[in-house]
Amino acid sequence: MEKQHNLSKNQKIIFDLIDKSPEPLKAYSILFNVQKKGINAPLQVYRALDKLVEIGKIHKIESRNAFIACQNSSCQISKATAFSICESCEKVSEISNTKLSKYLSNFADESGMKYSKYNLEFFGLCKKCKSK
Amino acid sequence: MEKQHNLSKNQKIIFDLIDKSPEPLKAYSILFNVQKKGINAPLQVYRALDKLVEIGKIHKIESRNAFIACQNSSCQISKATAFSICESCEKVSEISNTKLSKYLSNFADESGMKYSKYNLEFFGLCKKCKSK
DNA sequence: TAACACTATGTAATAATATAACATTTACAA
DNA sequence: TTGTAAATGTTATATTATTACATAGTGTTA
Repeated sequence: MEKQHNLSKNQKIIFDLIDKSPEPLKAYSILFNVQKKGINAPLQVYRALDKLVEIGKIHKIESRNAFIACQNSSCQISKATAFSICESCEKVSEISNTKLSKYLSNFADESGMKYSKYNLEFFGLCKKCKSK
Repeated sequence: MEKQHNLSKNQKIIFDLIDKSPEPLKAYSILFNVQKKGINAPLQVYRALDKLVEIGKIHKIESRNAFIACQNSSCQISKATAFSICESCEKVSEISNTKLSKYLSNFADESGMKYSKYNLEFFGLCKKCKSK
């Protein structure tokens, strides 16, 4: 059984917004969207985002500085993430492919480093954009 | 034979700085370092960085907003990059592992997307930091 | 329940990262 | 030599993220 994280008020407001969004959201776009709910300052947003990332409810798309809800119930708490990103329409999806995650989680090279975490971003054209 | 890219003056100044650095450099730290050479504005730095990334002479470490010189002569012009990052000392190395790059370059999932590019960042503790 | 530690919140200011808009110059191929 | 693409220079501004400080809520345990 996974640890239950009871989200606080701000965390819940921000998670719900991200979770409903069909696309990754940026911090300041989140801020504008939640100002009517009493969240007024960037720091309030960033603090909630940090926490949500930490507990694995959302992920940061590093190449886009944007956040999406975790789509992967078996996600190892943000320790192993992979995304596909369409460079034309900017659609982002989380990839959950057991082979891929096994391969990467077990990856080791000659450096002697033991990797505890990874983030992978694939880029290309999605089906729709390819056929245009 | 690979295409020869003759770097312009600013590109060369900035590439040389990054290439000599043992660690990834951030754009504004680059700016401060090259001001004595007549590069005065952020945009001049970002333009050179963009070009250098485009032609594969440097890579951006997305999770750190920093840039390192390409260590991998066989690197497919920035289309396929992998890095190891120590979360303690922040040492970053480019991983050049044929198996890994083949595996990822050929990766395909059910989405129907054909990936033309990827970026992978591994995190952990390097040998030194592990033994502390 | 009082004391404590921990997490979360609120607010203002500012730091760090990146781009827009516009004018000019250089490199080089047709 | 003229046309075009690439590069440069400069100012201003947009976007992303953190520091510093004060306060309030939550849950544990003595």
